[in-house]
Amino acid sequence: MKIATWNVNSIRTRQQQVINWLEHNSIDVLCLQETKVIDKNFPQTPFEELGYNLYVSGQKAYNGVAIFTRHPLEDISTGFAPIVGETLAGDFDEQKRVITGVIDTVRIVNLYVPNGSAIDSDKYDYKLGWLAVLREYLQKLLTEQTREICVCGDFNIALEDQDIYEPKGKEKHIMSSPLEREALKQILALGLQDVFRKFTPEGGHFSWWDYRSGGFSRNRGWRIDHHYLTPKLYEQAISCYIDIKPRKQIQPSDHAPVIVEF
DNA sequence: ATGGCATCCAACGGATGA
Repeated sequence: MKIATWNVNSIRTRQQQVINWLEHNSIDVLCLQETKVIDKNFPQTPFEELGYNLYVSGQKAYNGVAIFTRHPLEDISTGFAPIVGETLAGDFDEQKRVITGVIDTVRIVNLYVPNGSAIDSDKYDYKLGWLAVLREYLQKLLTEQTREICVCGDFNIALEDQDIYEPKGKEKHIMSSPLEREALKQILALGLQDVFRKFTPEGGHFSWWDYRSGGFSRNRGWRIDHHYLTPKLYEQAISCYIDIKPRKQIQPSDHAPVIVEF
């Protein structure tokens, strides 16, 4: 079984590329972020014709997440509120960034973590607040359920310096500032492991490259798209890799898909 | 580098991304 995560930066713009990629890769579960479309306008049919079940949670212009699965999902929910309650979720569910469902004995959690804009901005505070609620959300899922969990998506955080092409001076940069790294480490301390590092200990592997200034051709990248697994799933994983081929195409997403295989 | 490039809305410039 292969579970992929891919920030496509608009599913309507990237529709044909995602179709081509699915036709050439045997993906069982595809978690998408930044679909950027309301649910009724999501291009469902072409993906259903490929044999996928679609579960979407979108909004106009921004954010949006979706899960495609070969076998139907169960126990699906979107946003924080169904798991942590309305009080703790507050207004965070106005932005569509969370969708989850169960396949076989594995719960898939697909996340689009807020970008944060700049470390002295309101959006950065929003990112930290969102991560605090995410911790409660995952703690609930981990303690109330006995099944294994795969938490994947665009985290907009590079946890270690080796996840950045040039880490020097990045402590004041979003995606690598100490507060957001600490917030993510506290989430992983609940009992989740970065499966990419099971197979690839060295740095220099990235999942996002800036469109500007030739980021990709100069390999000025960041590894910010992740699969975090509970221990038994982590043990069962047989590979985890970043597929940079779609990033080389004309009019690509700025992110590459990341795949874990069991 | 308040830079670079891409996407969306419904403008033809502004917001957002990371």
